[in-house]
Amino acid sequence: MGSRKTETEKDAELWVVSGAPWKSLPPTWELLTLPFFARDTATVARELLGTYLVSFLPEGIVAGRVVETEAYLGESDPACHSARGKTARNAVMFGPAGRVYVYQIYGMHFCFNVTTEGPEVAAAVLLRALEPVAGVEVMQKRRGTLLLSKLCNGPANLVQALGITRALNEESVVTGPVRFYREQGKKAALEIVVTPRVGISQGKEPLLRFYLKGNHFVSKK
DNA sequence: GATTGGATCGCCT
DNA sequence: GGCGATCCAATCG
Repeated sequence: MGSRKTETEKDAELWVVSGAPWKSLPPTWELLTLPFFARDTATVARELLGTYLVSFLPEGIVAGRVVETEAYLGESDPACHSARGKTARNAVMFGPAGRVYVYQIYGMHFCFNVTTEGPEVAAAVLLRALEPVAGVEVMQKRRGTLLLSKLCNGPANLVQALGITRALNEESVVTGPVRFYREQGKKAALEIVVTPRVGISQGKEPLLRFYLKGNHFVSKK
């Protein structure tokens, strides 16, 4: 009777962890540097899966494992913000790889991208979902929910969980307060699902969304 | 100068 | 599954 649990309650029970922000990173984590980002955009999007996105802000180290990304290929890609030329908003994509591109969407949300390739290709990878790893308490406070599955399940949600703001636009992901890391020597092949991008509808959509198969934290199945 | 609609989210039915 | 919130870049005039 009254003991029957909702899906939300079961989810909360499933993912109880202790989540103080970290003071330092595991010694096995190595920073992703410019050569990683200065490559083919779809490759970068795919290879970012399984890495860790880390924010170093006053609240402490907060991190999530990348489980879902999308590639935006540049001026030849109608869905990419750079498709109709350089503007104040998209200017960072026309620069070097490894820079933060943050833009506001629907008047109230922000999305986080990292630029790829070189100045000759105005492309970027959108981060769509993370699996919470470090600083879960901070994420919960920023997001206003305790449910792990709702902390970083969507581009605007992960931005909020990591404390990313518009002020980070154009920052370097190598030297700035938001960076990517990977575990040294970890070469296990990840099972990756490839689909059309979310929220894009121009007809023949290329398969440029990547996520980890079966992962609980992706934004959409 | 005005209008339009978006790489979203969460609440409602 | 539908829809409103809420800003501003992009486009049109």
